[in-house]
Order: sequence, then C-alpha cells, then structure tokens
Amino acid sequence: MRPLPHMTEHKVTSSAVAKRAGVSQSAVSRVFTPGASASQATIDKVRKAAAELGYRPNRLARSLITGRTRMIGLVVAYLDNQFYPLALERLSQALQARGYHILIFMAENSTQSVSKVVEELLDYQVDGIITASVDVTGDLAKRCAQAGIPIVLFNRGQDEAHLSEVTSDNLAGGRSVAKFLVAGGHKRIAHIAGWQGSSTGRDRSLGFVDALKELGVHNITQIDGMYKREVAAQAARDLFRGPKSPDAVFVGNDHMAFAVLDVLRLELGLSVPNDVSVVGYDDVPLAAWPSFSLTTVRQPLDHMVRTTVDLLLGTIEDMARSPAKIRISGPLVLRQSSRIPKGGWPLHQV
Amino acid sequence: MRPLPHMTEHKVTSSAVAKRAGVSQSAVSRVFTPGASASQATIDKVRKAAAELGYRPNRLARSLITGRTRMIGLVVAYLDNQFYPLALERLSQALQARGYHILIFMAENSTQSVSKVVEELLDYQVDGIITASVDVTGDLAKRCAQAGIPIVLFNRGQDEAHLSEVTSDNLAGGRSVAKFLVAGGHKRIAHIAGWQGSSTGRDRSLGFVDALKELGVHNITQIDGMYKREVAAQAARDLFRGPKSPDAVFVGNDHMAFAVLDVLRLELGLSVPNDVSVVGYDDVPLAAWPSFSLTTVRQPLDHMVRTTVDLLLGTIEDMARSPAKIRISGPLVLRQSSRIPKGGWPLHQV
DNA sequence: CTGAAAGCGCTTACAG
DNA sequence: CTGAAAGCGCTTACAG
Repeated sequence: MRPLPHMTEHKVTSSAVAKRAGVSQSAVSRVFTPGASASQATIDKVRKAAAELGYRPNRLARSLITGRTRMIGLVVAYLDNQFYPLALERLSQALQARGYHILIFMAENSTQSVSKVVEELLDYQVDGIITASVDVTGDLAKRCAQAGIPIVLFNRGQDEAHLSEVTSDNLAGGRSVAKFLVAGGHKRIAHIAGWQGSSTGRDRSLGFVDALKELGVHNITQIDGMYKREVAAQAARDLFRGPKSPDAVFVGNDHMAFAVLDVLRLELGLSVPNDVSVVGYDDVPLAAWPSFSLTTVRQPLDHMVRTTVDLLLGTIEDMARSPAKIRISGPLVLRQSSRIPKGGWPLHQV
Repeated sequence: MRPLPHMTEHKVTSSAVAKRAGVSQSAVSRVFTPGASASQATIDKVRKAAAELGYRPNRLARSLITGRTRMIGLVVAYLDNQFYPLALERLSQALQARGYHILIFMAENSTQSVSKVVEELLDYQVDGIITASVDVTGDLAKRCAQAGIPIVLFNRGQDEAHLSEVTSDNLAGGRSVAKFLVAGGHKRIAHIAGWQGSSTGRDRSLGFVDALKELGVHNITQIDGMYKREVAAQAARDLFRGPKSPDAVFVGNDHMAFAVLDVLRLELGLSVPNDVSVVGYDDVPLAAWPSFSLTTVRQPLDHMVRTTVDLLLGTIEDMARSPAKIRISGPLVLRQSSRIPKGGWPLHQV
C-alpha cells in the first residue's frame, strides 16, 4: 500500500507494544486473547504499553487464523415496509450484544440477485447469514453448507429440509382473522392477499380461506396485492367499486392495509369500521397510530429475532446441529378498524 | 480452528488452484488481481481450475496486505423515523454499486455509546465511516484521523473544521417555511422544534424564527419536540388547548408532524388546513400518503447520499483531500395540510 | 508462564 | 509473463 503522505498514521502492531513493554510479541497477543494465560506482571506491562501507544488488535489478522470474523451477513430486499427496518434494528442490537455485527446487503427479490449477493457475502468470510423475506435456492444453500456458513431464513419458509427458518405462525394467524370476521357478523368477506410467491403470503391466505370454508363461507374474492402499496390500493378500488361491495377485507400485511384504508376512506368515502372492517398483518408501530388504528395479527418481532439469533449462533458454535423450522405464534390485536363481535373477543385489545 | 466434523468444508486456496492448474500460487493470485498481468494461456488454465474447485479469493487475506477491506462503517441511532431506513437503503445501494459494503452499528445518541461503537468499527478495519444524525466528539474524530479512516457526518453538522459533513440547507428550509406561512396569511404561528441538541433541529428553528422576525412576526411559541413522537404529541396538546390556539404550526420533522396531525384532527377535532396549517420537514414517503398529505420541506435524499458517498470514497482514495461541509437545498413541497397563499406559491406542488 | 517459530491465505516487489 | 520469497498482523502449538 502506498504510504499516506499527510497523516501520522501509526500502525501500532503487537510487535511495537511488545518492544515497548519488554516482552515477546506472543505475550502481547496472549494478553489480548480471551482465555490465554499470562502473569499479572506481564498483563500490567502490556496493558500499559498498549494504552500509551493506542494499540488495538487487528481483527483481520486474528480472523485469518481463527476462521471467525464475528460478522453476520444480512440480506434484505426492501426497507419501505416498516417491519424490516425494525427487524434490522433488533437483529443488529441482539447480535451486537453477543459480539457480532451485521454486514448488510440489499438484494432485489430475484434468484439471480440473491445468489450474487450471497456469493459476495461468502467472500467476506462472514460467520453466518440471515436472509429476511428473500428466497434461497437449494443450490445456494448447498454453496453455504460447503463453505461451512450457516444460514437462517427470517420471515420466510421453504421446503428444503436442511434450511433453518424462523417465521410467525402465518397459517394460524390467517385462521384467527377468519374466525374473528365471521364472529363479527360479516357477510361479504374479501381478501387482498400477500404476495403469493412468498410463503408468508400463501400461508396467511391458506389459513384464512380454509378456516372460512370450515365456517361455511365459500365465495371469497381474493386478489394478490404483491405486498405493494399501489397494487393493494388498486385492488381495493376494484373490489369496492362494484354494487355488492365487501363488508370486510383481510389484507396480507399492514403496509398494504394502510393503502387500503386510504382508498376506502378518502377516495371512496366509506366509513371504517361501520361500512367495512379492515384487518392487517404484522402489527408494525404505524398500526397503532390513531390515523390508522388497525386491527392486525402481530408478528412477535422480538421473539422472532431472539430465536433467529440463538439458532444462528448456536449453529455457528456447533455445525453438527440439525436445521430447525421454528414457527412463533402471535395474537390478533384489536383496534378500531374492525367491528368487534358482540360479546367481545377473547384476544388482545389495545 | 477445530475441524468441523459433519461438513465437507473444502477450504479451496490459491495454492490448491495453482497445483491443479500447473502454475505457481502467484500466478493464480495475479489472475484474480485486477490490474495484474498474466498470459491468456495462464488465465485460461487458472480460471478453469478455479471453476472446477469453486475457488474464490479470501478477502480477509487480501485485505491484510492491501490495507483495504471495502467495508464502510455506518453508525445509526434510530430507524423508526422513515428517513433513516431510506437513507440506509440508498447508501447501501450506492456503496454496493462501487464495490463497498456497509457494516452497521446501532448506537444510542450519547457520546459514550458513539465512541465505543466507532472504536469497534476501527477494529474491524473499515475503510471509512458514515455517521447518520449522531454527534461525534473532536477526540473521536482525532482517533479516526490517526487510524487513517475518513469519516463523513450525514445529516448532522458540527463546528470541528476538519470534519466532513453533508446536510440539507436547514437554515434556508426553515426560512422558506416562515415566508410561506406568512404569505398564507397565518397570524398565530407556533413551532414544535426538532431536537435543539442537534444541528438540524437548531438550524431549522433558527432559519424559521429569523425569517419570521424579518417579516415582523415576533411572538412565536416554540417547544422542543425532541424528534420524538410522544413529546411532539404532548407539545401539540399544550399548544392547542389554550384559548388563542395557533393557526399554523411548523414541526421540526415529518415523523413528529404525523403525531401532531393525529392530535389536532383526532383528539382535538380541528380541521387541517381550515383551522390550522401544518408543515413538516424531510418529505419521507409517508408524507405523500393521502392520510397525511403533509406540506413539508424536502431533504433531497438521493442527492445527499450521492454526495456523501463521493466525498467518503474520494477521501479514501486521496487522504490529502481536505474536509468539506456540503449543504444541499431542497424545495418546499405543497400538499393539503396547509393553506396555500392566494395567488399561489412559486415552489413545488405535489 | 514465556519466547521462538510456524502458518492463516493472500499480494507484491524482485529476478529471471 | 512467471516463480520463489518475503511479509501483512496476528494466534497457537511447541519447548523450555
């Protein structure tokens, strides 16, 4: 590397500290290696010299030997849905607390983009990978396994048996919405679904529609909202323009539900929940804002994050551990966007 | 490192590739080092062997020599204000496009927390640091300079002459809101300010109040909203409960403005903009949602991001470059939360 | 406990 | 263009 002319860029190495402390370079290393042993006298001399020189061990060099970088790769597709920044924040904090840090990669949700990104992540020698709501091919999973890098899917399920994943119980969540809406006496129930290309979207819809059928409701209109604000808004216009417009709509996530509320109230002049009940999924903080006051199924973010971190770090420490598929259930949170069944409802009211 | 029992964890090194290709390890290295030269024959042999073995160079080892990790440390305090996830997303994309990646660190906005976090960042040997809306002490800046790591403050200004920073023109933004509200015929103007401990909060307030004074408006009630939703909501209650409640309020950022709108409309039953005009700052995507339709000063995010990345990478490439303080101005975006002056207003209408 | 030495996986002068 | 060698800054057996 070319020397940098204008800066007094000390590179304080362990050798420099050793010299000043009058000990060997190995001794310095031992003082900074947790678990290694050194006499109190050595420790004192080394710490003093290190402080005077402003020495801190170079993690790169350490990592080259230990094979551990204490970096976790996070692959994320979009941050406009508030659920993801929040997940990122919590994941980062949980990992930081355990001495790890996140190397972040934005990927479009295409197989090609994700592959490329994961390949780069492997180049950086991360200790593990978390993908948030992104599909991972079997090939890719194999690459990671070959490289000895564990991977955990966050908020996305896949069939590959050897992939670890943490999701909320989307089937049960969908079911609970169905029961709630039927108990509330709704007769014309519609569904603006989460993206049917994703496990979360499919499971929520499946649970919802199945439970409705069990309750004798069969003719549900369902449109894929693609997890996109504009698509969901258009779906709402299409659904509610007709003569026999729905009296309840289950929307595949909160992010889309906010768009639907805007269309129903501000474009179509409907009253929520008098004319129509709206239920979302996620329970992002925005859902509790008075402007929306959205009834929604909570994804227990903190619990999901804790589980993801435990699973990933556990696998890093013991690669023999077998993959797990963990589903965490969350309550339906009642707010003012939906009619509440006469006689109340057993679950969360906020 | 203990061997991992259950995985076929090839560690494919350049030596393995060299052996298979029948060339020296240096030759392999050259084929994978941009700018190094090798004959076409060598390149072909090496690429073939590398592909067969699934070889990719270990960036850690490379970094140890080159002194460049192509990682940028990002220090961020909160992600609940939508401006920050968006900034993170854009910064990440812009850096990815130039071959860099973000190592993310969450810090509380305290001197102690930030110091600790930056110190860790230096341990990771990042090539540069971006801090988003976080204060950096002179000491800390000195540490980074000593380590030869450039640092750019994003959306935060400080007096230290040798710190680089990129902000929007908060003074001008505040001024434009003042002129707009006065031109709109507002008589009782209030201000729920951004956190006065931050440069953005102070500058927006300063520009606003100064311009009002120039226009002959002196008795402005100002409360610090601390950039927090709940504090801003309470400020709104306090301001608007009295008999002579304001007919306009400038809120220090959009995130607080949404809380203020909720209080005014849903708690106090006021009509916006008939009873009171509300103006925010940032122009986050939420501001354009019909529920809020918030008039606000746009922070030109993409421009700020591009500038930050150029400045940081430029400094990494040429450490002799002197620090810059760059201010980027953004328009006032007119929406329905504010009365528009008779005869219109020269700026953006959306 | 401690030091001398080997080695992690690369890049890069240095000769040829 | 190419290979042998040195070295980036550490950790970790190995002897003592």
